[in-house]
Amino acid sequence: MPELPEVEHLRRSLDPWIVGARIAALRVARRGVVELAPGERRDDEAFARALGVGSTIARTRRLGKQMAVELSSGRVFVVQLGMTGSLTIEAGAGPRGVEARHRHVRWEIVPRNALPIASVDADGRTRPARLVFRDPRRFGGLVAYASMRDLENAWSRLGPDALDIGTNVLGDRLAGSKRPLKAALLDQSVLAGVGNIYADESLHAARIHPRTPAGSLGRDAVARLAAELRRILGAAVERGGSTLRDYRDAFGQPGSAVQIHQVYGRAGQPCLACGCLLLGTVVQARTTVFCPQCQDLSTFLNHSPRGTSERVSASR
DNA sequence: AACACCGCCTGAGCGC
DNA sequence: TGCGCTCAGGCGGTGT
Repeated sequence: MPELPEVEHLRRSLDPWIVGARIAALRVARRGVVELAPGERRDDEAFARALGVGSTIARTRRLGKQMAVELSSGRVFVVQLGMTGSLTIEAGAGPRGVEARHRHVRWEIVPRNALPIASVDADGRTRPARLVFRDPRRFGGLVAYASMRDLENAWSRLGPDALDIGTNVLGDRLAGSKRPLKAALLDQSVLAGVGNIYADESLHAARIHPRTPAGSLGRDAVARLAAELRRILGAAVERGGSTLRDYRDAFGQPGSAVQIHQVYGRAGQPCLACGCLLLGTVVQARTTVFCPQCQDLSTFLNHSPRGTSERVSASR
C-alpha cells in the first residue's frame, strides 16, 4: 500500500510529463471520490474548476503520503492514494477488462514532452494523453483547495515529513506520549508518511519494540530511529517503492523495495539479523511483525509486556 | 487531551 | 469449478 516512498516515486515519475501540461478536459466517473472546498456546489463547473480544466499544471509537491498538484489558476488539489489508489498516464487505447474498472477521474492532458508510450490505438487513431486516478477500494480520493494558503493550512495539521526527519524534531514529537511507539509513528499528525510497512521496518532496524511507550525512548534510541527512518524511506524511494499487489508508478510499473524488507510479511520466518523467529502480533489494529530478540521490550520496561498474544506464525 | 476503535470498500485467497 | 467467508488497512468519525 502506498506510503511515503511510493508517493514520492510516483511524483518523480509523473513530473516530467504533467508539469507544464495543459488540462484540456475532465471526466469524473465517480463524484464521491472528489472532495471540493467547503461551500462549493457540486456541479460540473465546480469540478472542472477545482480539477484544473483550462489550467496548466504548475508543479507538484508532497507531504507525507499526500501529493499536491498546483494549478496555474492558483488552485490546488491533493491526491490521496489510500490503499489501492494509483495515478497513471495513459495514451492510445488504454487498458481493457478489469484494469479499466474503477478509473474514477480522467484528465485529458497536453504534455509538453512527447510521451514514451504509444499514442495510437489498435486502429491507428491518435488519442489524447490522459492522467487517470484509479482506486478500486476507494480509501483514497482527491481533495480540492481554493488556494495554496488553504492547502498549507490543511498540511499544518500533519507532522514533519519522515523522509528527512531529524533526531531533535522526532524526539519532540514523541515526548510525553505513553502510547505504543508504532501507534505514534502511524499517526500522521505526529510524523507524516509512515505506514504499516515502513513502521515495522524502521523499528526493527533501530532495534526498538513496537510497544515501547513512545515518550520513553532515550536520546540514542530516538537518534537510531530517525536515522533508520531516513535510510529506509530513502532506499525505498530509489527502488521505486514497495509493490505488494497494487502500487504502480506513472506508467504502471511496480516498485522493487519489497526485496529489501527485513520483517514485513515475514512472521514465523527467521530474523535476518539474529536468526530467531519473527513474531506476529497486532498493534493499533495493524498487523505487526518484530524480532523478540533484536527488539527487546524489557530494555524500556521493568515489567513483562501486557498480554502474550504474540504468535509465531506466518501471516499468510 | 489523549488515545482506542469502528466502518468504509473491494478483491485475493482460502476451505469445502 | 465455484461459492461464500475472512482478511487487508488509511483515515475520519465517534466513543472512552
